Amino acid sequence: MPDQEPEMEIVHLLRAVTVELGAHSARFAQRNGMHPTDVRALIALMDAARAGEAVTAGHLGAALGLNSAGTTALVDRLERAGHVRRVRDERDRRRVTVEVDERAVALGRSHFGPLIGRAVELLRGYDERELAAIRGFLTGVREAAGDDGREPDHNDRG
Amino acid sequence: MPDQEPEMEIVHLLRAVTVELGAHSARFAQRNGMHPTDVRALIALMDAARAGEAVTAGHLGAALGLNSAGTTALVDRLERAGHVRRVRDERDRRRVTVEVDERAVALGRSHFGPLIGRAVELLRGYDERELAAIRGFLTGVREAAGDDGREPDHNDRG
DNA sequence: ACAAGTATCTCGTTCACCGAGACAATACCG
DNA sequence: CGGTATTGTCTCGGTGAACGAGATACTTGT
Repeated sequence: MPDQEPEMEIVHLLRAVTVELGAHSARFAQRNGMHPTDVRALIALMDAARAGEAVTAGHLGAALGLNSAGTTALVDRLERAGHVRRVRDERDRRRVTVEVDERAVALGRSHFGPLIGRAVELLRGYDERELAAIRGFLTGVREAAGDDGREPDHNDRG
Repeated sequence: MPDQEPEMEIVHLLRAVTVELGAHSARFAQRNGMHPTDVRALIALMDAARAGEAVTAGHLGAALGLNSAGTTALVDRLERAGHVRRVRDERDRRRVTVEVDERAVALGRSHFGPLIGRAVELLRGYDERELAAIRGFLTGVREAAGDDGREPDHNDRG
């Protein structure tokens, strides 16, 4: 067990954080009669809304790795629960854009708000250099997790 | 949109990291014909193995939030794929302990190894104070995500 | 107007997970 | 020791998310 390196403590800690955050989302899902996928969908939709982008059914499905049938079922479910609305795009009437309902946003805020607030509070306790370290580490890990299967296999992509 | 606070950048970054890490695990799962739950199970088993603890079928199911039927199905699947072995506990023969196969560990290492290696490499670039900041932030978030349903919703967990 | 292309939805199937309960082994109690 | 309660796992039947294939609706190019 080559776990001597002190850096491993933080690596395990990061993994523990992702597990806890996953469990936190799962609880939100279960409390509101949703599935993990539905929560992921709402988050993706809110991210897009924040960026000012409209999301079509197809985009949403692609972002979540679902096929068209699964995407339709997902949007049906969310719409039935009143979390999103289907809006036919008037420019291209084949398209259906999916918009989050305000109440779903509020619901999400009421669940994730305290956690986010706590995180912001924690971050306020650090100076610029410390913040840069946190930012740098997270950015590096995100990139490393994204470059995946680039090295391990011989597969040359793109 | 109260997103002015600069701390929010890091909060979104952390969320992006968890998304990427989730996608990374999902890719591992898919490449090896497994489901997300199977990967979570293997990780839980390896964590327990590292801590020197034996894991029974029941423990595993509880850790993953599955009922007994689902747990049996999970262990069946993992055993069929050769990732784990069922071992009857000789002390208490009602119990079935689940042991990870060495090849599953090796498989996991080959997938997650590069990512872990990159994280360790990143961490080596920081001094003690920066490491303490990273550790402190992650620990705080983990705890905040764990204290959940204590304040936020009206719903008192059962 | 017609063919080709694109976006979504419908249909039938598969499989993870659930609830209920069966079965096996142990612990408690006289 | 025998009997009953308890505990841990597995079996059975059912529900629903997601899949593959193909139908349907709209747009674009000629």
